[in-house]
Amino acid sequence: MADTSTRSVERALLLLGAVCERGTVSLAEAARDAGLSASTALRLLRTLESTGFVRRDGAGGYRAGLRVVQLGAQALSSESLVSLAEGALDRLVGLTGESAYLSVPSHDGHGVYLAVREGTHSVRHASWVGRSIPLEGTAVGAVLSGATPSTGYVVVRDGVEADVTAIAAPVRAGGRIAAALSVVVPSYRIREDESAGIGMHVAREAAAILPVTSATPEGESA
Amino acid sequence: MADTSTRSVERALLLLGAVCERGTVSLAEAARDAGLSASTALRLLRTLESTGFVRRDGAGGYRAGLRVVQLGAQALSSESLVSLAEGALDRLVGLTGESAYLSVPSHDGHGVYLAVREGTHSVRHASWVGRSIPLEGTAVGAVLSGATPSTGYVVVRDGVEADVTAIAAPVRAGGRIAAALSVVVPSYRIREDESAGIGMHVAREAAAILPVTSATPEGESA
DNA sequence: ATTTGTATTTCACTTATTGAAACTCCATTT
DNA sequence: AAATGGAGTTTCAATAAGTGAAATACAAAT
Repeated sequence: MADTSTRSVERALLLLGAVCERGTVSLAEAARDAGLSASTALRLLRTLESTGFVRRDGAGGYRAGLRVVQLGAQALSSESLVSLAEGALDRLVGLTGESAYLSVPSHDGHGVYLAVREGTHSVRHASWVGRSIPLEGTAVGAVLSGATPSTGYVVVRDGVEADVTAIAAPVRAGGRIAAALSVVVPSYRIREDESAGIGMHVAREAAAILPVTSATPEGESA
Repeated sequence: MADTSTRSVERALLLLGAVCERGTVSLAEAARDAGLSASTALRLLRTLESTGFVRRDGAGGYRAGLRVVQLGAQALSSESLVSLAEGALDRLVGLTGESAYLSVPSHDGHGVYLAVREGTHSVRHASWVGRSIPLEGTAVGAVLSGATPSTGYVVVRDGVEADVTAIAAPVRAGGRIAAALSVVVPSYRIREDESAGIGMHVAREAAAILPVTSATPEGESA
């Protein structure tokens, strides 16, 4: 197995990431971000362009192409977890008025929000599908790494983001932890004892997302 | 300039497309789809895997990774056209009860639905964001290639999809055509004279999406 | 036990990728 | 106006990096 990895492809994907994150980049910026020489970056960006993954705007800047939108939408809709979790998200928002999220582990120490329901309070936590979140020091991270205490939920006050408290619980698929369900609250609005109450709701909803099957996990997430 | 394109990258992107379209594929299938030898496909898929663009399920199959979801969501949300068109889509659905779409040209003779509003009739056209549509023989295609007659809209009955009639009009950004706005109706439900009425509405809404500026197009779409 | 199909590894061949340098534009500065 | 600096682009020789056939390993089907 080893490090079988294709350099030019790795680099191209790095560039693609840089372009998507920045929204619009010049060749020089993209090259710097990805640590490549301008000529190499140009060549790779052209390849990305000819395949629709990247496009150029009037001014010559690079931005995400439609292929990215297309594949992303397809991939998201094939995540049945998202549809399974919709009821739970809605109920949590209804119950608490706070924003609720479904997240899964992504790569290198991060997770992603796969589904989002915004809260109803006018001051509320706001994020978006696709948002990348660190696993270290977050409630979602604790849950996804299996560090959920016996209470069934994790509360992290003022973790990565200041002034917000996150309450998360694991969505289990057979043996594995497939995802985390969480509610995020402006810290000023919540007392210790309240977080416990919400925690129990989150834990209950999370537990109910996947049918309790004694069968093999197997097809796991998705 | 010429064909400056990096083969391994092209191939990797082909594989990524194959994986995303099929939902879940074995190595052999993916390799066949992309016309690659198994060993090459394996190497490239591993690279895609290590960067989060592809992941493997329990059975060893390949499926779209979270990076795809993430970048896709980001890209879609940075398309300001989508939010600008929301009102128009809503009004068209309200007026006609039929499904309404915003589409833009993608690559090689195809377009993509960037935004969708489902109609309210129980028998209605249904599609999804990211859906790829041919430009040949479709109302959207005619509009995007600038073939809109002076009436301001295009009607295509039973074009690519049988039994449906599409009515489309161009969204202009300065000089360019940035997108197409369309309504898609089951053909049995619409008479000639009705399509003209809807056409005028579509054309009016499409024209109003972007502020009429005499300034340079420039930043165009997005 | 044999066959068939897929996944994976190895390896010699060489093709395809690479980056420095050169050149062109264009906007700013002197 | 000339000079400067920065971005985008092209060229090209060096070789690092990617390729696919074949070998091996595994598993399921006959």
